[in-house]
Amino acid sequence: MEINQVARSEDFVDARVKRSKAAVLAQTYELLSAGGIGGVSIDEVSRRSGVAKTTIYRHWPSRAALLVEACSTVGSASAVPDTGGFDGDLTALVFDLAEQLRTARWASVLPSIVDAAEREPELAGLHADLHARLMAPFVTVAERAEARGELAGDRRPADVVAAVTGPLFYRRWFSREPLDAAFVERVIQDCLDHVRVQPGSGAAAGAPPATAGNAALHWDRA
Amino acid sequence: MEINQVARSEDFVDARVKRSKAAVLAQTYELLSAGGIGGVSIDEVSRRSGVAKTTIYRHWPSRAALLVEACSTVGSASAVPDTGGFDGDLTALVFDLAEQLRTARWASVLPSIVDAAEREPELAGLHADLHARLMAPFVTVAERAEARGELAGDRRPADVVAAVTGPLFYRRWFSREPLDAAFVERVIQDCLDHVRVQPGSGAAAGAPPATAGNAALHWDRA
DNA sequence: CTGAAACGCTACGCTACAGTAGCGTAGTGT
DNA sequence: ACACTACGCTACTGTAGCGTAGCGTTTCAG
Repeated sequence: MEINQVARSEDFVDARVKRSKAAVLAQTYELLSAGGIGGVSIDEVSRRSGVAKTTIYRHWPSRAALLVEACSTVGSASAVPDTGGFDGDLTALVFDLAEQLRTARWASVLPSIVDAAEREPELAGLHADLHARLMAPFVTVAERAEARGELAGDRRPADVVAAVTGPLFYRRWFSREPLDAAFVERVIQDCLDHVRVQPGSGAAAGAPPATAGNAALHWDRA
Repeated sequence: MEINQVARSEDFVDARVKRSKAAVLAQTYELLSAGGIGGVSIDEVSRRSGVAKTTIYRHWPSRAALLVEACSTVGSASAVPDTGGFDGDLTALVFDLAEQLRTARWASVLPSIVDAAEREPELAGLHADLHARLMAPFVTVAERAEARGELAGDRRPADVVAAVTGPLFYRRWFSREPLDAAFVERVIQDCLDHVRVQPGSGAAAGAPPATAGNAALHWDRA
C-alpha cells in the first residue's frame, strides 16, 4: 500500500543523503560557534564540508532554513536533577548553567540569535525554541517545587527562573565579570531565601554544590 | 603663537563640516536602531543623509570608526536620583531602566553590540564603554549607599547591580515576557531585602516609584 | 546489471558593500 | 576679491554572498 511505501521512503534515507546532511550541519554549527549567525555563509560551509553548494541547496531551500536546522540542536537539554528537594535541584542547575556559560558553544552564539530575533521574524521562532530548551530544566524543577508546596504562594516558576538566571546572564554578556563560585552561590542563596516558604530559616543547611571543582573562575578573553 | 592657532582651528569647525557630520551621525544612529550594527552600511547612510559617500570617508577612516562614534552617544547617562536613601534611589533607577528597556532605542541595539563584542575586538571597547555608561547611575547609587553604611558588609556595588538589572535584562531579551510593574517592584524588594543592613524590617515603608504611570506593560512586537 | 537518485563541478547572474580616484562646484574665512 | 576647503558626483576596483543552470560522474536499490 502507499502508506507502507511512504513510511519506508521516510525511514530509510539514502546513505549519501545522510552523509551530506551530517557534514553540512556539522560545519554549519562550527561556523556558527565561531562567528555567530553572520559568520555562516553557504559558500564557506560548502568549502569546509566538501559538500558542493548545489547539493546543499538540494537539501535546504535557503540559508535561513539551514540556520534554523543547525540551531535547533544548539544547547540540547541537560538532565534535570532530582535531589528530592528544591534547594538541591536548584543548586545543581545553577552551577551547571554557570559552567555552561563559561565553556559551552551556545554561550557565544546566543547573542547573535537574540539580535536576529529582535528584527528578523524569520528567525524569531528560533530564539523562542532555544530559550525554552535552555530554561526547561529550571521550569521543571520550579514546577515540581511548587507542586510540593515548597514555593511561597506569590512566586511563579517564571519568576524564579528570572531571578536566578538573570544575574548570571548579566555577568556573562553585559558586565563580563568573572562568573566565580562565590557569586553563583550567593545568587542561589538569595533566590532560595525569597522563594521558599518559611523565610528567615537561617543558614540553609545542606545542599552542597553539584559541580565539585569550580577552579577556573575567569574568562579566557582571547 | 602656534598654540593659539591650534586651539582656534579645533574650536571653530567649518559650518559645512559640522553639518555633514551631524547628518551622517544622525542617519547612522537611525539605521543602527532599525537594523543593529549589521544594518549600517556606508552606502545607505550616504543615500539617506544626502551626504556623499566620499565625504563620509573624508571624516571617518572606516565604517568601524563611524560605528564607534555613533554608538558613543547611545544611551547617554540618565540623571542620578538622590532621594536621600538607598531605597528611593534604587527604586527610581530600576523603574527608569524598565521604562527604557521598553521604549529606548538602545534596547534594540545592544544585542548586536554584545554579539559584536563577542568576536570583533575592534568593537569590544564599544561594549565596555556602553555598559559602563548605562550602569554608572547604579554604581553611583550603590557606592553612596555603601559609604553611608546602608549596605550589608558582604555586598559589593557590582553585586547589587547584577542582582537588580539581571532579571530585567533576562526578561527583555531572553524570555521576552512583559516587563510589568509588579515584576519590577518585586525585583527591587528582593534586592533591598538582601542588600540592606538589618534585614527583615518588613514592608519597607515609603519610597514611591519615580515614574508616575507605568500603564503600558506589554511589548509592541511589530 | 541497470535505471534512478544523489552528487561534484564549473560557470553563471545578481546584489550589496567597502573603499578610492578625479574633477568640477559651492561655500568659507580673510 | 581671493585662496582654501569642503563638498557632490560619477565612476571604478575588488570582494563576498545568495541562489540557479547544465552536465558528467558516482553510488545506491532492485
